[in-house]
Amino acid sequence: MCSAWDLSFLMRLLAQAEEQTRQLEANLGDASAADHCRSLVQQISSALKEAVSVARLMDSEGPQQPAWHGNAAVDLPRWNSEGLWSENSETVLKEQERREMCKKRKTLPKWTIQVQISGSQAGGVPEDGYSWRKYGQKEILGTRHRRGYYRCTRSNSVGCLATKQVQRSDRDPCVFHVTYRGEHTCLDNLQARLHDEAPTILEARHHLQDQQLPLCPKTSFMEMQDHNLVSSFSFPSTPLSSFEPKNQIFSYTNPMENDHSSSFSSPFMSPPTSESNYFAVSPCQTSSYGGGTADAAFKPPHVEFDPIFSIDTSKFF
DNA sequence: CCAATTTGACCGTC
DNA sequence: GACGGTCAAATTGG
Repeated sequence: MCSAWDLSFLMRLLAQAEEQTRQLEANLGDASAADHCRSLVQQISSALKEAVSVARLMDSEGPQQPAWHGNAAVDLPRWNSEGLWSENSETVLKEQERREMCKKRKTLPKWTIQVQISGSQAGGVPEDGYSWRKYGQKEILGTRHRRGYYRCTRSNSVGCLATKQVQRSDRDPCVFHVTYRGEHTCLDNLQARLHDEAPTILEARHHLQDQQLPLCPKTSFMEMQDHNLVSSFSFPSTPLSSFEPKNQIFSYTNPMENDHSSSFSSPFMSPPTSESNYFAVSPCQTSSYGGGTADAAFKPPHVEFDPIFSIDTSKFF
């Protein structure tokens, strides 16, 4: 799928590479900065490889309109037997639209991350830079904490279908399992962010099937934490309200593809702290509709993979 | 007054 | 029927 996210991600990667190149140029004459230069070269190389991967993916998939846009134009209003618009048909249509929307939502890509917030924010909910409106919360079987349901605040005005579910972890109250569904179609929101030189949100994605990055196996989020692995990908950012993610894990599901070899990784924002940021790519089980919990995404039966290239973002911007 | 949140009810899926 | 997800009326807060 060629989405605003792909494009946004690509632009960030290129901007990042550009900035790193600038830094490299600035440090070229300084013999004492040789190590730093070498590091920059590696980072630029990684960013460019990543950009190529995303560009290839976008090229292979071609431009696409979100499915719900196409359908919306085809859906015709219902008229009563006298050829007049009736209150009843309006209700029927509304109900139909609701069902359609439900179906569309189910076909939207879905991915889960784990976000660990700092102790001082333990009572809050992780921020991700987007504006969400809570539309429900529910007790989920087998979990101690209620799951919160959020949708983009622009869902009404722009028809943005992005939703997310936030579930506090039973094991660690500082950890949230955040399941995103659908991408933000409220582009002005994204573009506004792109104009901010210091990005505050850094979700982006690509698919593993096209990824040319080295991979290393991992088994679980907690295990990764225990091993204190090096940050796999991160971006700099300005402080974003109260969000200080220490660890973020991804699993991605695209129900349209039904192909577990495809997944995505995403750079996330990196607040100016000394802590490392983690994220991992993990093929998500797609059978979770109606039965699974967010936790399922983190206990896959198969080995997961981490892209291991790293970018030291503390030197950027 | 408007926007966001809460909460019980409803619906679809398994 | 149980469960997860969503709706929408009521409530709250700025």
